[in-house]
Amino acid sequence: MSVPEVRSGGGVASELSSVASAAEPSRAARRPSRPTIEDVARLAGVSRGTVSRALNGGRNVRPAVLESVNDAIAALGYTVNQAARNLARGRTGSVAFVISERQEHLFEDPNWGVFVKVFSRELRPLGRHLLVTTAQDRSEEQLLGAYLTAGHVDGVLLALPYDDEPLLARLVASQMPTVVLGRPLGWEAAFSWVMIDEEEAAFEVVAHLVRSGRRRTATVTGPLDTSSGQGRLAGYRRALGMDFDPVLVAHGDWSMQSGRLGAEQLLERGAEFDALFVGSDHMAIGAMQALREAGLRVPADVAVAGFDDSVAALMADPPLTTVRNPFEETAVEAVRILDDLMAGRGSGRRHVVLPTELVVRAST
Amino acid sequence: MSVPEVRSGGGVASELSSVASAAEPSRAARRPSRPTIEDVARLAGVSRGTVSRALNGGRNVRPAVLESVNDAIAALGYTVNQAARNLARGRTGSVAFVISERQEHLFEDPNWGVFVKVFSRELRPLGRHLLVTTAQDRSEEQLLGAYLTAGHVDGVLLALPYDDEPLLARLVASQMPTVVLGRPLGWEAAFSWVMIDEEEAAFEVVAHLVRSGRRRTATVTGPLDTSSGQGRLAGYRRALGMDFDPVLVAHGDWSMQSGRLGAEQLLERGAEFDALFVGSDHMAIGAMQALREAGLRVPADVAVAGFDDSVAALMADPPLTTVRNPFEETAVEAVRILDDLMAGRGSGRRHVVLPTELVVRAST
DNA sequence: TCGCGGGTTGGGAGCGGTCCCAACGGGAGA
DNA sequence: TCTCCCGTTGGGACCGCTCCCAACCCGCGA
Repeated sequence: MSVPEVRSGGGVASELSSVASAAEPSRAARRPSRPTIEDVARLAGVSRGTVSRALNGGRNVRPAVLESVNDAIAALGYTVNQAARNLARGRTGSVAFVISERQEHLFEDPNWGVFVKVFSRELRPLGRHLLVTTAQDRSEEQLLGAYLTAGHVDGVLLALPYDDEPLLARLVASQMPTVVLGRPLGWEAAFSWVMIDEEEAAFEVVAHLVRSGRRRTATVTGPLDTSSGQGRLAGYRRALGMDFDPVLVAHGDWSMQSGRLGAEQLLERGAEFDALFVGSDHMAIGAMQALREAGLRVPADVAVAGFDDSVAALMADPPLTTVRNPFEETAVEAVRILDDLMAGRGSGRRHVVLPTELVVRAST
Repeated sequence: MSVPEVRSGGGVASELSSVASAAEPSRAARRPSRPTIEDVARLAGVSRGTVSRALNGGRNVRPAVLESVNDAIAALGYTVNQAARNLARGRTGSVAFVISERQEHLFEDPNWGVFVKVFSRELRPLGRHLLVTTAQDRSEEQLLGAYLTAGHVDGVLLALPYDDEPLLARLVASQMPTVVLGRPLGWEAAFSWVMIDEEEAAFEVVAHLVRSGRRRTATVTGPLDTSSGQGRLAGYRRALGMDFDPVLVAHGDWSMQSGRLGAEQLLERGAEFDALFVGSDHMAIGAMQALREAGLRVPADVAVAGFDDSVAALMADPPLTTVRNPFEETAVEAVRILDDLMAGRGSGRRHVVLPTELVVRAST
């Protein structure tokens, strides 16, 4: 039909060749207009007000009337116009999922996709949309803060905050309903949040390594300015007790590359270990690459355990022992809490801790 | 402050313990009301109409007036109320990103996250939101089709369609502005789409394998009811020419697991090969696991190449030779086209083919 | 039988924009 | 100098819904 256009040079726009020049409507072509609440009212033989009441829980509407309204709705295929409803209710109808793009590992990690999926699924029945927002750098975060508090969204879902004080402070000051995924270090009392018991989960993995006969367990931690990084290290430390040895500790930033570097550091400094607990599956994969390059076998020479039970754990060779991080449940819970917050139901902050689960595979 | 509640049993809701029972507002607490266009008009000493014009391109507004309006906007921190604008313009303000969840590999694959990220970034300046929609199964797809065409969205971005005729037919019939990511097999003329030249890209990878001295190159294809699966196989075939041998061809469904199975099949049927082209990085990782378990070394015994250049390619050991799939550019282009479609600019379908790039790493 | 109160119902008044039409004003051409 | 025309401008009429108040109805107790 039309000749496909081939773009030369990545992303550089060239002229569109297949754009015919037929009669071009100067304004957007309106889709055939849908039925309004007025149409429903007329068909059901009642007033707008009654239909509106029927639409919103049906309180104070006689059952017979409610039924005839529902019939009319079905007959017309009526669906409420969210824009009109939002305007009348004085809300925006959308919720922001904020991801700081400085956390690039997040985009590298497929886990955050689960959040998007679940958020959108849970938000839809609430008549709300998900607005995914990212900030590339500090200055964009400024803009983002302004954007969020300027009345563009009704609520905020915040992923894994670093030390994002400016944004956090702004959200608190604006009284924006917000739920944090993970523990907001230093802001625990100011926000609602949903998290796992990082320390306990890490404790269990490391205890598993010890139980399986490993003598010396090293670790590559996540960044220590995050609650996850701290908590997982604390669990590691508690599990080793007196055997804790700083020489067995290296640090990463969640990225695969940093996991590799962490393991290399441990090897270079001559640390001896027969087990390695890595703060995330992603980093664990990098670490395993380093171990293998050093001629060590997993799990024969070194047992390796990760954290999160992301798809990466199965991509590893051998498959990774890890801790299941309940991302889906976290997301569901976060939306539920946020909805309450936005509706003004309940008061005060809400804090939820979800359970984790040890997943043992071939790497240990 | 409040006692964290611990959920026992994955996802099972228990009573919230930290919900205080302070004076509870029966209705949602309205945020302090923001300035309206009327406020701006008053401050600038003009009428609503003029401010509206200034807001929308400033055509037919004297420069001096435009400036004073902008000053007023800045002074008040005014931002337009999208709900009101959408209502007045008769649009919904949102765009759906449709992902068929039958394509589970999509969620396994972090690539689709790039789409979400870029879509939301590109849509924001257009005053539109991204609505991520998924359908778990056939019946949900029915509902989804109804939802999309019931006036809830202004446009649709469709990821990698299978043989989703019902949905495709419905979108066409409803004249919903739609852009397909990838080639909609059998519906090429009915939709606008953005794709890569799968065949040419696959041809180049396989040619690279041949050039590097490999004698017999096998392949694990993607599903052949997708254009990507077909195209990549066609490129493989063209590159081998007379050397093409059906015994060297196995099939997968994009999942890592299916890549593993594909490679196992090839080995079991006694196919001899010293190179393997796999239809996606994900499958390639599975295939490499199978090869390794069979005692084969990569790349010494078998060179392996993937497709997409996803993060998985770097997680592989050794890192995977692959083809860069320009996901980001694809997403940008798709939004641009969709915006034109929704605005009624241009006419007819738009078809864009983006360039790819061979990425050589240690696996070949 | 009358008054009263609570469940129902109708419809007016917005919500905050866009769009369109009429009115205005000033420069160019006659 | 008088039209004519076009770039500006103001403001009315919606867009489709929610909210709220007044009106209505009916059963019940006095």
